[in-house]
Amino acid sequence: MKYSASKENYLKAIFHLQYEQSIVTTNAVAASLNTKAASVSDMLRKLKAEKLLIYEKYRGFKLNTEGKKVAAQIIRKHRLWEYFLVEKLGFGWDEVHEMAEELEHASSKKMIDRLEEYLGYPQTDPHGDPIPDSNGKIKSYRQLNLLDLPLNKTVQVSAISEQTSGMLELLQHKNIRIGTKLEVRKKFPFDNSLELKIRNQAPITVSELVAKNILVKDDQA
Amino acid sequence: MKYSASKENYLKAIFHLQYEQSIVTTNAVAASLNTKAASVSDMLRKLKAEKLLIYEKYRGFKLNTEGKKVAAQIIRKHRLWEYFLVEKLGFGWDEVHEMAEELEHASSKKMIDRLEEYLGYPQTDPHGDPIPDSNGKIKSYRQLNLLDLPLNKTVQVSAISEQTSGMLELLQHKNIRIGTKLEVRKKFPFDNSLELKIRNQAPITVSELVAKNILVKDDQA
DNA sequence: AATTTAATTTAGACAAATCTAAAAAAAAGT
DNA sequence: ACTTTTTTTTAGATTTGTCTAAATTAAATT
Ligand SMILES: [Mn+2]
Ligand SMILES: [Mn+2]
Ligand SMILES: [Mn+2]
Ligand SMILES: [Mn+2]
Repeated sequence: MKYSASKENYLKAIFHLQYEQSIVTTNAVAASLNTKAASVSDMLRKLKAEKLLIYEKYRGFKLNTEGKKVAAQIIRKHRLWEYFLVEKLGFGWDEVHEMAEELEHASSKKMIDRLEEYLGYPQTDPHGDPIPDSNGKIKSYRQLNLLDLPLNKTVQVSAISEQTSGMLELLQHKNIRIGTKLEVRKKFPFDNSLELKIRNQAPITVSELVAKNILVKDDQA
Repeated sequence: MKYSASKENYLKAIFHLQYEQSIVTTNAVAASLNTKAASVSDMLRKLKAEKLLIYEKYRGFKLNTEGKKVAAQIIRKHRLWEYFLVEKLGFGWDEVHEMAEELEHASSKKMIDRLEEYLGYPQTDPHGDPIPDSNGKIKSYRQLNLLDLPLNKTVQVSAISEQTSGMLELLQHKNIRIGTKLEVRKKFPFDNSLELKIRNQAPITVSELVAKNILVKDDQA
């Protein structure tokens, strides 16, 4: 139940990637970890052997339940340390990622639980990302704009970043307001416009500019 | 200027050993790191190539100035983290060593300097060992009893742990009191008695029992 | 459908850190 | 001074994680 720092970094990278796109590719991991595709292939074989990964050659891969559990613990450590560095040591939120990247590999679970208590059970890290609890459960994900959302994931509109009258008029016409549940059905790379589906309504289309200003969070109904 | 965790552990072990015995042996390091003599030999070659070590084959070795500087920074990190774990997270002093053994390898110097500030510039770790400052200078070493002292090192008596009348009578007769500067000239393994030299006085002998109860610190006159 | 391009995997090499077993050197004992 | 024992070093393997280059598979384009 103890993994090398390298394996932990792979697990974490895959976890983040599969949130955005439920099947993950070798090249995506290589880019995310600044390594080479060949190295990723090598590691995939090992992670599969350790039963952390669902993987068939050439078919893409994703973490299984155990893999997600392990990844969540690493992310928990990362974010709690980031919170510590900002709130206690006075670093800016833009300075702490690299330091947390090292601290997250310290293995004591008891230490992290004590740290969490000491920090007053913060809900999110300094970047607004949620901190998984001691059991690995992640309450809600950060607010994202629609452009960054994976396809076919039901979310709830949590905020509109550009609150001009023109924007509001448009949203009203399309029946979108805070709390609306929707999913992105299709992305058109040509103009980055999106096709959205709101429950019990016909699909609608929004432009890149509009999509960027619609912030959403996980639908935790 | 960035060394692997493994190399840092070797540097730290050698640093501690050479405090007690200015030339260090392969077997002593192997015992201290729970590794094999062959592995130590391998590492010595590397550390010498990196100019951290004075080493001639079969002749023993010790850290050079640079090696000591690097080691002091690792010890600084180790002890500051131990202090944090005890004072902020509420661990007992007997629980923190293993955790600090991992945290000490996080590389950011800025982080450690901020941690030190946050902790209020503690002088010693939870075990009473001194914390090197940001430049690597170690103020004074921990109180040791005479049995643990290296030969020919001038120290100052800082405390007498057994304060019985019999002990005090004996010390008075031998001219030893708090503040007395002395060094151990010889150790007799037969009965663990010691020959001591006090400045401007003839050598005197103390028994194991007496030596154990004389605590000393570095002579920082 | 065939061809070209892109993505992925494998083959083979390498560096770091470790080990066991054997060789070499130093220290201790006679 | 020899011999024996202990310590240290070297030789040769092994594991982990990485890489480049080549082979394979899949995807995209004609
Ligand atoms: Mn981060
Ligand atoms: Mn990391
Ligand atoms: Mn360590
Ligand atoms: Mn300590």
